[in-house]
Amino acid sequence: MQEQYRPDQIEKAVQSEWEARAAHRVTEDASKPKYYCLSMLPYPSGKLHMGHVRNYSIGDALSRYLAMNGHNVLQPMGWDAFGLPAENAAMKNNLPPAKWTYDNIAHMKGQLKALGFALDWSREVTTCKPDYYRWNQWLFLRMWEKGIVYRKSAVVNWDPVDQTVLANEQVIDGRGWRTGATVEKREIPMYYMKITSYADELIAQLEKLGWPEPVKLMQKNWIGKSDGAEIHFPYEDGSGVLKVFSTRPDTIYGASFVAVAPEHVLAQKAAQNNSALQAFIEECKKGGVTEAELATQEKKGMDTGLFVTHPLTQQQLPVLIANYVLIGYGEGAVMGVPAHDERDFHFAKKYNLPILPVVAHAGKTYSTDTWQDWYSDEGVAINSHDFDGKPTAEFKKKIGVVLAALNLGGPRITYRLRDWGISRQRYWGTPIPMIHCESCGDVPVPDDQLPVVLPENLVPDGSGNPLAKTVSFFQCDCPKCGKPARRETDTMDTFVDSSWYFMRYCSPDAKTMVDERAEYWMPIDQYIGGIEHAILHLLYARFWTKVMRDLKLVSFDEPFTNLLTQGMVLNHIFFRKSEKAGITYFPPEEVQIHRDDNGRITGATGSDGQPIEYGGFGTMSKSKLNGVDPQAIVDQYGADTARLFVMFASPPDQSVEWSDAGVEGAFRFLRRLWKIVHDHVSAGVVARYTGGELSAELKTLRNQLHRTIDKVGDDYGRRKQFNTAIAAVMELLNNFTKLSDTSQSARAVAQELLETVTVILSPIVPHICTTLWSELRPGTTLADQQWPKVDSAALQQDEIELVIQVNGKLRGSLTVPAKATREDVEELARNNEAVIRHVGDTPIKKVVVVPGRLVNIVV
RNA sequence: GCCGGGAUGGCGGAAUCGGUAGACGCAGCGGACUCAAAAUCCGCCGGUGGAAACACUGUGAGAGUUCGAGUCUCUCUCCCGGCACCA
Repeated sequence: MQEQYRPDQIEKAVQSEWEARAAHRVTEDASKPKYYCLSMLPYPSGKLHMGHVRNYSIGDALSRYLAMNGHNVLQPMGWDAFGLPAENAAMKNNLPPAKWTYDNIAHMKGQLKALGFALDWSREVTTCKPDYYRWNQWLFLRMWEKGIVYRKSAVVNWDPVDQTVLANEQVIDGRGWRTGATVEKREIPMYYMKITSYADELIAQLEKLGWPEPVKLMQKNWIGKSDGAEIHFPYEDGSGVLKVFSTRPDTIYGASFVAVAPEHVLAQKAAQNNSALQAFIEECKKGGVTEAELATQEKKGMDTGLFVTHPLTQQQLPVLIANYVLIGYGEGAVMGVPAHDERDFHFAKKYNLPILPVVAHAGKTYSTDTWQDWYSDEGVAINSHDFDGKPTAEFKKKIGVVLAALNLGGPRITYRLRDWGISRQRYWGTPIPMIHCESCGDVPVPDDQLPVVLPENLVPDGSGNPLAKTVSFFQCDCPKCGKPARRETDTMDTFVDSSWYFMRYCSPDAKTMVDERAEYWMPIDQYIGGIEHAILHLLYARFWTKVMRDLKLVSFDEPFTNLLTQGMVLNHIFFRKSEKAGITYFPPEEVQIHRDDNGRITGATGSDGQPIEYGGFGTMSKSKLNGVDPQAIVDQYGADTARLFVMFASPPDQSVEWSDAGVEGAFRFLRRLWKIVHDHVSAGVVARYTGGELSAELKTLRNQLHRTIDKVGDDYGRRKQFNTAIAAVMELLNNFTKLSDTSQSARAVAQELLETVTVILSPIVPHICTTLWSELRPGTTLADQQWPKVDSAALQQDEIELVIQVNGKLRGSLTVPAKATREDVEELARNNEAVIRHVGDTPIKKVVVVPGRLVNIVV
């Protein structure tokens, strides 16, 4: 056996051996329990980043662990290959996005192979290829037929200079990122998917999922089911009704105004002959469309001069236009109840509208001076005519019925969740398979004309969608009437691609969207990915799965049985700020770091000798220049070190802070492991310990060994916490190397211990473990090994140590026989020297004995 | 603004169901080996007082529940993720 640990040599050798026998290829096998372990597919941005390494190291460790426990494990990989960055790169390089994307895929695939993940590459899916996205189009058409897809207008960010729609990401401080022009809101037609009709099921089935509770809660809140009422306010001229939705219809008698969105028909009507209103509506158009922006902007309004009639009191209420009312939510109008809604309260104060309390709260006095949080709590109705004295909940139920009887509304459930707008005015995406005909309207592309192929040779220029300028793409004949027509040039949201890729892995060559192989592998037993996907991606994929189920394409309800949301990978941020250039970032490896006496970073110096500010830890990103290239780590230390570091640095669901020294430490541990095995093997391999008398020292070591097997298995399988599993193995090896016994039995125990360690560490560092195993057991391979069994005899302990507390403070310890009774323990504790010293003559009130843990004497 | 999460030594983190706070690793300090360095090995390592035994104190801040709180409850501060066209 070679004395030096040479990852560059062993990793290549081990990987070619895997490749030669297609070790990670899997097929459907009814004789074994299946385990579908999926990591979120990467966007091919150019290089892998540490977040990918982390994500796939976790997935690989779980996959390998489950395989050792007798499961038929599928771990596939693919590429989320459509999207905005490819278009940006295309503009920059003046090359089509396709080339950039395929080059990146080739490079990143090489990186994934070098990291040694047990991926079945025969199932690779690339979402920008027609054999994948044709099924996006095919399902879209099925949804159109079922009425799940429909068309309506939507508000988007509009850059008036480039005449183009901007992504939220492209709006910086209310301005277009390339032009600097103030962004406007603009309405355009879009295709929508009716995710809201699945809202109830999407909430209800969260319950059966093995997901982190916070993620389930976030989804539930996102869907945001609210039980309330629709209320109709007839127009003063009797020409129609203004519909509003309220979750607090019990406050109806407190309504002193109604507010409509600037895009609402009433607002438009009022502005017709009113230039001030027109100016206000124009002003409301300024700025972007994100909820964060709308929620933090100043609440502004303007009176329209129009009135509507209160449905119960017949009072005339003024109609205002308000910038905080969203046209896309509910009816685009709200009733203003200043006394019990914080936003309405401040609005009423600002515009001098009446504030009438209609809910009383026991023991509290209402004052219209300042807002108090309890104003919006439930209570008992007052100032509400026949309903006075009714508790909120009862009133809420009753009022819906009353309104329905008057034909002025009724009970209604709404959701915060909005239908999924999938149209994008972009080139690099799945073409939407629709044709617009002057006589026939929106006509679906017939199935036999699928896929609508995206031309791969266009280069976008930043002003609008190149597809809309490509005559050969959009010019077509109407499939219905045969007259000249125009093909839809919008493409689909890339969330469509990631909503079902995991099903395509099951049968990547199928001539249909999915086949019976999906029934074998799905649903996914373990899904792993970034916490940033906790809502949108996961929700869309769940919705898409339910649609496929309703179309009888699959038989399961939910795609992801268990979910692990991994934290981000962070690194130091260094920057300079200047008036002229704004913020300039510096890569951490290029600055001289300053530390205070405690080792804390205080700042840095650049290569020019000028000071640089320290910005703490932040996510690794291209813009902040603080990314660490995994390739550099692999080249210098090997894949096993890179994997060990990311797994050891913190638990999977927390963020990892990058540390060069930590990588060094991971490498040192592997080198040490190599040396320990080398020294053992050099003295000759022996048969592993199977039984017989052992010294107390060896018994203790075996006890620790078997406790470690148990713990590591539990950490991998149940807790999915790898850092503590690695720590436990480190501890075991620390104690092992303290052993100086060279007897026959000690060598047998050493053999058992080292064989076991190579097996239980192999899910995390498979290359070194595969190599070490071959040295420890020549002629056999690690690949054939099962997860080691815990020897229950080794777990038996004759004595245990208890802690003694007096009044909850640690005062000593006690070694007692494992079989000692509660009374024995208490007696021993009472007579303990430290206890006598601390208790003295004070009478003992109580003795708490926690078996196997501690004794607490309370005085 | 709203929803969710987090805060523990110089640093990353451990403490799994309310029961010994700081496992394991990094950095640092001391020593061995070496002509020397690197590597490796051994030891120390929250703070204060103490020669030591030991005592007190300590898990973002403030209160509370409990024999016992890093862990549970309430209030607050700061940081991170998401907010529907980044993926």
